[in-house]
Parts: sequence; structure tokens; C-alpha cells
Amino acid sequence: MSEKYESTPVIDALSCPPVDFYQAEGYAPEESVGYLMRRTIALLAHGIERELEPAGLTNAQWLPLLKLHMGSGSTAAELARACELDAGSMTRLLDRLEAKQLCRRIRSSDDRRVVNLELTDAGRLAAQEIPGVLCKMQNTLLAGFSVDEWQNLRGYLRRMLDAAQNLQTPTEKNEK
Amino acid sequence: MSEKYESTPVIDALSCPPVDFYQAEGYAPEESVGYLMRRTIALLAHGIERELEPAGLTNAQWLPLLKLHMGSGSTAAELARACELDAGSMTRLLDRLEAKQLCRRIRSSDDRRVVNLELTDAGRLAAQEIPGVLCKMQNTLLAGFSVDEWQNLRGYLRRMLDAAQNLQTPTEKNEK
DNA sequence: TGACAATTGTTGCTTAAGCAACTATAGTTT
DNA sequence: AAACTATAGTTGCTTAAGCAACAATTGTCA
Repeated sequence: MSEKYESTPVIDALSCPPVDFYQAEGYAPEESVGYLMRRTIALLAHGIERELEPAGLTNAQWLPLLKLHMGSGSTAAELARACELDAGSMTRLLDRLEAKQLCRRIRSSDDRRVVNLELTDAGRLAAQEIPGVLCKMQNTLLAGFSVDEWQNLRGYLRRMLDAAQNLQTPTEKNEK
Repeated sequence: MSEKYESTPVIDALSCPPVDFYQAEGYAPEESVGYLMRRTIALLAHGIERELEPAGLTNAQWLPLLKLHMGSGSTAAELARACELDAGSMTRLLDRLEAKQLCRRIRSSDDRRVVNLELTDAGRLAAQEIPGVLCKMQNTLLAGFSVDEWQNLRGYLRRMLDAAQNLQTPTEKNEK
């Protein structure tokens, strides 16, 4: 994968030529899309955490609580998968949520391995605040954007995310 | 700088009307720009970590080492600021870097509070690998993008980051 | 039925970030 | 000079994520 421009690069209307946007020599990190996204997400997360602090939720806790509220997973394992989180981390996260009286653990009777999860009234109340905060914060980020710009942006992000997914295992050529 | 749309909101060709892109009712998290960016950054970080593992660097460690190599800070406090990191975290991060023989701590003689930092030969070698990996990974994310699209994207991200910065203290109206 | 495999949840370990308290040193003010 | 203020670095605490090991189940297949 060393030679990027082998032989004659075919440039026509359909195939976009492979562009190297960033190069190791003279690389300025603080101008890269990675840096910009990273900083933006960090500030966004910080803002969300501050808004949800009165509800007793930390940055790590609002996603599981929201997923629980939306019904995307009613057991610990399901919830961990839905949040793309380690099972061990989920155990301890649930410890903290339970300590705050936001949810309950109930051993299942038909499958005695699984723990069913239930929101408490306080948990439901806290969960209801989450979408509003997420929307408000994101609308703030997009202040001044036109609908077209917003759709362009989402398209770009979608494409990058798709590319990032293939980035996990870049060389799976050795499977038949 | 607080009131953007004072009195009667003027909507003409220049000022874009305030659009609420997201609303609490029927909010679908997995389609929002926040979610897309978060996932992309997570996968990107994962990929970078995997690429830098042979160099003995974790995700938390490559930025300080790079900053050190670029000369953006030669003391612990400076480096912490450059990486937007807590001073206490920096202490322990340096503990680990030093344990891996990637950098050295040297007490300054003119200001006996400060600790000057130096890369070891191994540290310099590891640091040199970082920009290439960052570029390669980001170019992968942007595969298929035209230069125009890339510049549009950067513009959008810039604008969001600027908005996110003001999001830190949304109501600083109470200072004279 | 009995051996093996898979799943679920838990716990211990390391890395890591943020906050508060603390010491040591340096600079500033009266 | 003495008092204060600020800065630099460290350490203890909590929250947190990922990994490996483990026990308790459940499912599968010979």
C-alpha cells in the first residue's frame, strides 16, 4: 500500500481521484477534521453534562438511561450492546444508577442468568429530560446553518462514519 | 454579544432564520450530527490506537508525546495546557511515559518548581510515527471526498466548534 | 443423558480523566 | 522584610472504560 499513484491515474467524471488531504510532513493537527470533531464533541459532552447535572446524571449515564427509556434493551447485556459498552463497565454503571434510585435490577425467572432492568419513577423523570437537552445543545451547535448546509453536513458525516467502520479491520482480505 | 435576534427578527437574504433541527418529541439520536461525530471519533481513535500500539503508545499518550515533539510545551504545566488536560492527570501520564522510557523529567534550576521535559531517543522515534498515522487514518475517513467537499466540511466543523465554545458559559449576562 | 459450547452477569486489574487538597517555590505589595 | 498571591507539581479520591477470569446458567449435539 505504498504507491498511491501507480501507473496512470484514471481521472474521469465518475471516479474521483484519490486525494491525500493530509501529509505527515508539515501536518498541522489543529486544522484537521479529526481535531475539529474531537474538540466539538468534547465541548458538546461537557455542555450536556452540565445541563443534566441537576437530574443527577453524568455524561456516562445518560445514554444507558435514555436507551432504557426508549426500550432499546431491557437487560444488562442488551443495554451494554446498545450503548456499545463493555459488560463489566455496564455492571458498575448500573450499580451507580441503582444507588441513585434511578433503576432497579430484577432477576429473570425464566432465564435465571439475565437481569431485567426497570426504570424507577425518578429514573423515568430524569430520562424524559434527556432528549430536550440533546436537541437544545445540538441546535446551538448548528445555529446559523441552513437546512441545506445541515443536510450536506450529515451526508459528509455519514460517509466518514461508513469509512471509519471499514477502518476497524483494514485488511480482512485473508478470509475466503 | 447576547442578543442575536433582538426585537423583530429580520429575515432577509443575509440573516438566516433560526432553525430548530432537532426536537425533543420524536428525537432519533442515531441520526443526529452529535451521534455521527461521536461514533466516527470513537472509531477513529480506536484505529489510531491500534496503529500506534507497536510504538508503545496508547490513545491518551500520543497527543502529549506529539506536542512535546513539536515543541508545544516543554514543561508539565505547559503540556497539560496544550493538551487541555488536568495537571494531576498529566503527572500520572508522565509517570507512564517515563516508565516506558519515552521521556525524562528534569527539575529546572532557575525555577525550582517546574519540571522540564525531554524526549528520549525512543520517544523521539515513537513521536515521529504519529503524524503519518493521523494523516493516513484521516485520509481514509475522507476517501472519496473532493477538495470542495473537504473544505465545506471543515467550514461546517469550524462553525460548530465556534458555537460549542460559546456553549460553555451560555449565560454570562451577569458580569458588568 | 452427558459432554461441550454459548450466554449472562460479576469481579479484579490497569489505564485514564477530573477535582480538591497540599507542598514548594516565585513574584508582588505594603 | 513580611504578608499575600500565584504558579508548578504531586497525591488521594471518585467515575469511568476495557480486558481477562470466573461461576451460573442455558442450549446443542453426539
